[in-house]
Amino acid sequence: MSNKTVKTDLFEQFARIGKALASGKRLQILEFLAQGERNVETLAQLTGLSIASTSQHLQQLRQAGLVSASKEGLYVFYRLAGDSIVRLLAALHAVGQEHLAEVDKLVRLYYFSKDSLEPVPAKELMQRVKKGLVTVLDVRPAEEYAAGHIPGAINMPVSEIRKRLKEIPKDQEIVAYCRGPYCLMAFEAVAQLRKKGRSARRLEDGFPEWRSAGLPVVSALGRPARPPPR
Amino acid sequence: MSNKTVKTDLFEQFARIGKALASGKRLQILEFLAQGERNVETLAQLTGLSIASTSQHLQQLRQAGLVSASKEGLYVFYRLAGDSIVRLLAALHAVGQEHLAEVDKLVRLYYFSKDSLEPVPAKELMQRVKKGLVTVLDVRPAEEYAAGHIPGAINMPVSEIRKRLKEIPKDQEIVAYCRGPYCLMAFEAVAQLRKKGRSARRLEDGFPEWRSAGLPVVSALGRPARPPPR
DNA sequence: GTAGTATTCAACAGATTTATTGAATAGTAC
DNA sequence: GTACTATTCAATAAATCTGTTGAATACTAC
Repeated sequence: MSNKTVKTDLFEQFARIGKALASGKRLQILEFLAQGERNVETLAQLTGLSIASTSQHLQQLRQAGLVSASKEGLYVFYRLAGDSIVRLLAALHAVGQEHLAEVDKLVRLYYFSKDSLEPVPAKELMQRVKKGLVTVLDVRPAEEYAAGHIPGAINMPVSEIRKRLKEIPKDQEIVAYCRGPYCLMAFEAVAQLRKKGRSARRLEDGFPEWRSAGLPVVSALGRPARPPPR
Repeated sequence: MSNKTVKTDLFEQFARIGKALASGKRLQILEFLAQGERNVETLAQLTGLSIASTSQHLQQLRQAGLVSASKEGLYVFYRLAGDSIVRLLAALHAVGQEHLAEVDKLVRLYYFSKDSLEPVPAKELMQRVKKGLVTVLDVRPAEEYAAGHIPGAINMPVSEIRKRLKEIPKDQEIVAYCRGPYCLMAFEAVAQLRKKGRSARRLEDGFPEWRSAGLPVVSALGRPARPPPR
């Protein structure tokens, strides 16, 4: 096999991953899986696809190495295959927001109301947490919260916000954060909370940036049980 | 426009970027553009595509916001649209190498000979540079070298290695580095150098990691002239 | 064993993508 | 102006992708 062939093959392999990212529905699926593992039926409902179609998309994602699956009882649970996938999605979002005018417009249209669309800088959050003026919401999956979070933050993955809304004090502003500046979960949380009449903004960066800035973190060990499929 | 529609549209926009990454030829083009700006004909030769086909790929990439173009005289020069594109490509390579067995196999097959396939750790390089035992090669584009590089490193972008080989001492081992652990340019440089009978390895990480580890760097200002199209 | 459920497989039509060819455009050189 | 060149546009056929339907599989519950 000549060098040229090998090199072409190599890029074809990378293109397999690109192809997996080439459908809006698959990206939606990845986004939901980024929030925690899910079975096929749940993903079908969330995306509005038929179950067969969802299954086929999942298999494309699996062949591209982006998701992994395990059968437990009657259900097959899918999850992202590793942290590098999260970084790939973040890089994709970053490129979109920086280089596609359409994306920026849609993000503003969907996730922002007209006022107070500015994210909260880390320093400002620190000061307001000290004064007890703000409720901090960690909207990442429970495992990531357990591995480390901002002191005083309440863990509430996006999918649980609706039913756990009453746990959040009504009289304070809410600041939500997730995995980074291009992670969409905090955007989504803010959108949901505002819809319910709450005053919410998102932290400018996510937890990784908070930690690497040397700001205080809380971490615990132990892996919590898997949540039920619905 | 309902929220659901907006959200679907948003993911379709991200999928435009995914579609741009869904072809091996386009990824090759991006890889070459990561090494510096190029005109259409040069890219056609490098990829083995017809000129018309190359032009069409470039326009897809441009619509996805991944490359930008500017006309200078008879030529249209294309380049990556920003640093976030470099990060996206690195994330893609990382996923490939971590989650696709095929990729790992091909990288080893093409870029590595059987022996000394281990990359050089930063600390080891430091010590050997001090003793003058090694030639350090910075294979990134000239602009990036100018913005900062490892002390003593010679700048030689991948495309120039062939004709500038005589500038590299014959009796020393060569260590090449580029943008990061998943940047392919250093791999490519090592492969070319070994083909010419030189003893070459790549630095474990790239320059960004070197810098953020607090190791010494040299930086100069001023933007060098654009290299000729061929 | 049977009944019931979650998921996957297979086959199909419609839409999209790819590479090629040849023509059209826009610029340089004279 | 003409001759020449780099790039883009347009039209085409082959290949691939998408979502649907209905059947097949694998597992649980009893």
